[in-house]
Amino acid sequence: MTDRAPVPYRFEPNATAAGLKQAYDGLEAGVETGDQVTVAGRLLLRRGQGKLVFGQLADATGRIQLFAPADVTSRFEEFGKLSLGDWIGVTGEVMATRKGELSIKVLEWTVLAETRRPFPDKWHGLTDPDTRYRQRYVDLWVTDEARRAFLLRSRLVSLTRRWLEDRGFMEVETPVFHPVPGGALAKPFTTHHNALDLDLYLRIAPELYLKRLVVGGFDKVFEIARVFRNEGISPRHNPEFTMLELYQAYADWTDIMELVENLVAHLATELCGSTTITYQGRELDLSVPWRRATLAELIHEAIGVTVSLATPVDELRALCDEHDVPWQDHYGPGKLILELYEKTAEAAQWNPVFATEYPIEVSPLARPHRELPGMTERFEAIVAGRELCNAFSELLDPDVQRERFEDQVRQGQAGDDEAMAVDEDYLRALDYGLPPTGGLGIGIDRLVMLLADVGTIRDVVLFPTLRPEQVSGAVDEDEAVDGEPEP
RNA sequence: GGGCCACUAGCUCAACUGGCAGAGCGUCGGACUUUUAAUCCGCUGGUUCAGGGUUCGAGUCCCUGGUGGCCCA
Repeated sequence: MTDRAPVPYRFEPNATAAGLKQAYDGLEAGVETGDQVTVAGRLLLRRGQGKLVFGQLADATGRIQLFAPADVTSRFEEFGKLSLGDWIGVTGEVMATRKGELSIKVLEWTVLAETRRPFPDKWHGLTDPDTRYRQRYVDLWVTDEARRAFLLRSRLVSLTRRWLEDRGFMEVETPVFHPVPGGALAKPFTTHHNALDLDLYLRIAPELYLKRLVVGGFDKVFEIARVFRNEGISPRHNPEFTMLELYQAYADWTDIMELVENLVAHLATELCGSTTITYQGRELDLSVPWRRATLAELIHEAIGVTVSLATPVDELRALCDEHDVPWQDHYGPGKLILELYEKTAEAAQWNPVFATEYPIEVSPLARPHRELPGMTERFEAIVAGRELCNAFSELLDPDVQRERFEDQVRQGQAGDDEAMAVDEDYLRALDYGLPPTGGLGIGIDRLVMLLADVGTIRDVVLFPTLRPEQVSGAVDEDEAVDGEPEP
């Protein structure tokens, strides 16, 4: 079909569904206002009634009814033949039907785009998750919760920016291509720059660049950074996701704790109307202040055993075995304690808790605790049983940082494929002096999941990573080369 | 990577222990000037994910593969 009706190059609506519903709230049944408006959107419902047609037009803001009597609507016969899913622009009079439904009495209308594929069932919508994610452009029309979650995400990011800027933070952009992957414990994606003949890594975290900027004198910086981790896909993991990282000079981890709880409480209030929200059917209290508890305390609560860095490794291994926590020979006491905590205590939390006092062994970028040997001033916020953020007083000393990097390299050689490498330029930056600094990384996707009350990251990522679809008509190269010839 | 489950019309789903592949919505045609998933009449719609096997007969049972979901690592 190449003979399609011409559509205009531009169109100028002057009203939206939501705007009209607000402006004409309470309009009495049967009233015709005489006010003319122009709206545009997709026709999602149509009911023929002989010489009268009802429709429902959806735009970015919501839906509004169209009321089209034969003696008023231009090209009435054609109007009744529109397909569900067609984009149209409508000029008409604001009115309320006898049943009181706010409607636009259609005078003039024009097709803005035809759909040549049928829309999903108007009542059931799309339920197959695969189809929903692959054809998000359809999903957004027929799945209200999906549209709602992405609107919330957009507002959340916008509110976060404003909140940070109001506190003197400056938004920056740092490289996505990293010659040395760093800033987190994760497997990177690799790529290659042809002109430089250089292997590069997609960033797993912006951390080391942001701290370079603090060295450079930008003392309060943040980045809303897409990061990439070459890991499995699950309801809580997408290979590319978004982290908010921020660094504040002259601050320590306690300042960052206050910042996190206040930011999240602010977002909950703005987006959900309260710091008490419902997540997956259960009440969640995000009000400030959040509880603080050490890893050891949380482990004790979960399994009734007191552990510390002084606990003999054999005992820690036995505890791991007892609770089905896998461990490897190269794990020291710090790593064993962390694994024990993550597998036994983390999921048991519900209301927010700052889990504090992480061992140096598992925190290669965090500053040693000012009082506790072997520990760092690092914390994670656990909300609804999951890590929401990771933060610490930043490690400043270049010599200590080099030792930590080298220790990471040893862990890598021992088989840990998430271990860090030595970043010489970062060490050089530290040589120039990083002032006392507090830093934070917070998973935006997980925060949106929490406040939008959705259970899978795929419902807050517009186009989640999927295996490529076999598109009909595409040639399967393996078949073409190796397959048997057609008879 | 392992276990379990799913895949049937454009969409949502049926088809008892193996026995003529069906319904609703949508599309298309018709009736209807206040509908709200409108209603009524009629028509249309299929590589049952793919390939192989068992069988007189496979959507159903078996094998291999694909894609997805959930759980685990």
